Amino acid sequence: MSRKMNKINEIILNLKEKGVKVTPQRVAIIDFLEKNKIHPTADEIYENVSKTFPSISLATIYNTLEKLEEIGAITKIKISDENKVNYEAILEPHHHFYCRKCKKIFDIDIKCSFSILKEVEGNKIEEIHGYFKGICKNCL
Amino acid sequence: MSRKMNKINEIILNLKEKGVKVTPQRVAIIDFLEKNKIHPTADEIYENVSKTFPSISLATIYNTLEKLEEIGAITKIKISDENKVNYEAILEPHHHFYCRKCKKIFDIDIKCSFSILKEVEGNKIEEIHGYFKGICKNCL
DNA sequence: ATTCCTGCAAAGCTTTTGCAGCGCG
DNA sequence: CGCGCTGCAAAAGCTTTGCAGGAAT
Repeated sequence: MSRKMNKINEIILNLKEKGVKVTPQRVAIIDFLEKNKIHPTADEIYENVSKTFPSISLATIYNTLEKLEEIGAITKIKISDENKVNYEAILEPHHHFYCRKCKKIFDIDIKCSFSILKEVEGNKIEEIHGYFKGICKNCL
Repeated sequence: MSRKMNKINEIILNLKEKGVKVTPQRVAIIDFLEKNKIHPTADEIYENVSKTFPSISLATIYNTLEKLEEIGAITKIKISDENKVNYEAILEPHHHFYCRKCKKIFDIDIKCSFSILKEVEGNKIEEIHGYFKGICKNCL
């Protein structure tokens, strides 16, 4: 069994533990997020999951994404120039690169010097978010 | 003449140079942003500038904010939990702290180890954005 | 005269909410 | 049976666009 399967099963187990029902639609959404690391928007998820679930509703997508975020299985990314929210299933802290030309989001594997901080100027830190904006290597 | 006045005049001069007309409404918006470092939303700017310009339209606020962003006088901040865009007139690179309780945004004066980077993993960096999320000292 | 700006209204988009029906335990 | 989920439709909320009138050069 691959690590990917383990990851998906982990999320499903987590859902069950939290008393959130595991429906086929939800599994399809989790599956899509895990297998396509493209930081999709709710609408992109909808378009794709619709292929296997033609009757699925956008409301169900949002509903599921909300549950998944609540249990900490996914993260919202708000860096797009267009007022859109992107989602990802990667939990390990990391940075992003946003290309203002192709509008794509890339994961950046770089060590942040702030990651050890627990507080800053008296404020309690729970999350650290960082991203670079510019032109990606494909667009250069 | 204070530094604040100089800053506002700088922006106005910049507008003129770029061929963007300097109207009383626009000056009022710039003035508000410069004198109230509260990272307001478009609507908050509207509410406040309305006090001096009762007839101003929200469309004019957005129009002006767009021009100001184009000439690089202001920056959009997209870190709010509520899908809102905040604005600030501070240009020097810095970080933010977002309190998930009071929803306020604070400026954080901290040195980022990435600020010297010009590229990362082959991608050309133009901007670096970082913020912390948690509970601010006032809410603790 | 031309060009740009204002302000009103309408439209656009993403996201949220309400609700009837369904399914699983 | 009860509870939660789905999906449709409508609503909500922020932002953008179209357009007529107006100001400035």
